[in-house]
Amino acid sequence: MDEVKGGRPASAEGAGIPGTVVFKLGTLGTVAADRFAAAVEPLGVKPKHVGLMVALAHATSASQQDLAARLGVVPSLVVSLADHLERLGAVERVRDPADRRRQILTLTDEGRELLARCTATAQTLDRQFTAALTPAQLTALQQALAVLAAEAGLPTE
Amino acid sequence: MDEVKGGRPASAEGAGIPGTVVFKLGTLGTVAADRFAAAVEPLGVKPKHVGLMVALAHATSASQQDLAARLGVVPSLVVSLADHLERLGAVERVRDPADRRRQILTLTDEGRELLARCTATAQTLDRQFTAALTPAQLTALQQALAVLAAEAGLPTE
DNA sequence: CTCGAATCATTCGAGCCGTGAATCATTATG
DNA sequence: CATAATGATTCACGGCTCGAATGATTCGAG
Repeated sequence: MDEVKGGRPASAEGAGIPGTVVFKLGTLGTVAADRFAAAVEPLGVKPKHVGLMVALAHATSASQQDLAARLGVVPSLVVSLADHLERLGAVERVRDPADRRRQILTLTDEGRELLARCTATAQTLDRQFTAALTPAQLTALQQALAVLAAEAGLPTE
Repeated sequence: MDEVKGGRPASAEGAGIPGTVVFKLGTLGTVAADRFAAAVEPLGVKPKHVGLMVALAHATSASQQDLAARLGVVPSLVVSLADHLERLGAVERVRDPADRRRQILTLTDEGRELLARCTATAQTLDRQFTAALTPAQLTALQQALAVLAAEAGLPTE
């Protein structure tokens, strides 16, 4: 592999598409997403479900509409996600007393436990995924990803 | 909240799933992939097509079977990708004289030009995507991604 | 107070992608 | 020469996501 130490980054020359950050990030991100999906699949959920639970975890109450906006998907998709999680007993739907059109989704205890298991799984996966990086590289990577995530308008965790 | 029972809580990671590298990498990678797709879409191709052209660019001749393995997809998908690129005049199919079952795919001049335009588009996108990073951060990011890509068994380029 | 417009959740049909099995041509094997 | 193996191709299927209708509820104007 090319050791890019010391040299100038991103040159507009022979590198071509495989040399761009978007490309590497895209392909590697796909790999990461696939592995994550494979890791949580035995738990009966898919990445989108996990995303929903995460969103619920630190927003104690949220309408499905809000969640749809937060996850960047259409509200109708939230319905099926919530359906599945409700079938698992991970979330509950409660009508908002103040506005009875709204369904307030809340994590149940079971849901919190499920999320905890997903978290443990993800962290285990994370450790082996980043095992080849030096601590300094890992820190630098996280920092760079945070910057890009903020720039891309992603939920700043 | 984050009660990871059984296992010891990893060093400074109270962040949970959104704090893992796989998660950030996955979501950010999806964004990157989407933007890349949107960027090359006006050129009439999709990321997989670009991937195929890239693979062809520095392997002047390759059977579709080889390409399928290289791209990590099933051979039947290569057929449709090649069909589309052939319709655009970007690739040519030639029967291997040595083994007439094989279709040798080659980039045409038009294909090279198309790939060049895709490359330019990608690099422009890349610059604006990484604009928020300092040069040092960018270098560190590329280095870390290279390590992870190699570890993940991706085409080391 | 009432009627019409707007909002939220839900259902349902449609489209796109990628896969896996079956098919045809060609080549290797014995 | 016959039979198995390989490469390319086609095609029908399933999964995922979106968008348009539907029903319930609330808001706002008069």
